[in-house]
Amino acid sequence: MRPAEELRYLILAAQREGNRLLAQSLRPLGITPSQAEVLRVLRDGQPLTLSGLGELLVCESGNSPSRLVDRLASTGLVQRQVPEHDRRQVELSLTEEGARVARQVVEIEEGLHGSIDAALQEDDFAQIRGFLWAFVRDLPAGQALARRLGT
Amino acid sequence: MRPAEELRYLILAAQREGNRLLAQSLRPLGITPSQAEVLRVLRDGQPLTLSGLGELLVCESGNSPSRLVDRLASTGLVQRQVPEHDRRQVELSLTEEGARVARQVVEIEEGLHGSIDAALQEDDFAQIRGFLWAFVRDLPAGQALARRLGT
DNA sequence: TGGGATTAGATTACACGTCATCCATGTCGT
DNA sequence: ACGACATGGATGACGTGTAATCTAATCCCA
Repeated sequence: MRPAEELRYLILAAQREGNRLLAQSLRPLGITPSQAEVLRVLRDGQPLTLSGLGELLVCESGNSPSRLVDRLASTGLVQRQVPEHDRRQVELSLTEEGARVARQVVEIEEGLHGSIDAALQEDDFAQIRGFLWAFVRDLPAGQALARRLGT
Repeated sequence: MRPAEELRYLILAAQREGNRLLAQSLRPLGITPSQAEVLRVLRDGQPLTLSGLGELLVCESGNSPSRLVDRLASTGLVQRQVPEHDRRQVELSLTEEGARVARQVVEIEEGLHGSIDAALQEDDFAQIRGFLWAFVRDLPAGQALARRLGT
């Protein structure tokens, strides 16, 4: 199998398994990894409009994350508010409960990242990072991530 | 953002965008990336039972890919046959049309891999590969990939 | 000021991915 | 031979991911 193909499947496998692990850790909170990303983004950038949020999400890149937010709103973690000045928009913010859950998300991710960091050599990181950024830089999901880092 | 977190999102972004690109290239064939993986696996290992197939798939790791195969069967790319000796099993094989599409899949992937390979330094690959394998080796998706390589 | 773009979201449709559960079929021990 | 157990798949439920279409609110400019 040529390198590119092996890499493609390795990235697929890593993403799937990472997501599965995170999903398990998050299950006690009753939220999914995607929902956790929303809480995290909202936590350090409140308030955001729906499309503003969309521009910062790596998951659900591109389209407006209405549905994702729907569920968070229906479980009372996120509030929507239509601003006076433009009734097309929706302003999103965490509820008190949402903020509480977001803090727990941070803790859980802390744990996960700790174990990844441990397995990660210093110079491995530089190269992996370089390669992945080169691939992703000009694509929506990469730009979302770049915006997150830039803030 | 700590390295582990950046890496996590980079892998997510790379997987998403890679999948999106592949999906676009495959659209003319009327199949999705997951379906393409099934055709590929079947192509070099016919016939396979459903669970045998499942053990070789990186996508859909773990559970039996009944539904994935359902769609391929309903579009006439894959045949199911219940063997005499054990009527619980289902033996899968490509139809003629399926084999034809599988060949086209190989060509399309060829193109994609070419452009990835071009962007990939020799020693980058070794390190990225090492890191991802370390993460994935003991998890279902990684083992599926290992089985694919081993054959 | 009126009317055609543009914009922000919502909605629909389809295919995954995941987990849990169910059912038919085989297997095996006694 | 029979009954517990194991195995191979199918199915249901839920939440994404993606693209396409729809609607209402706002902009803009002639």
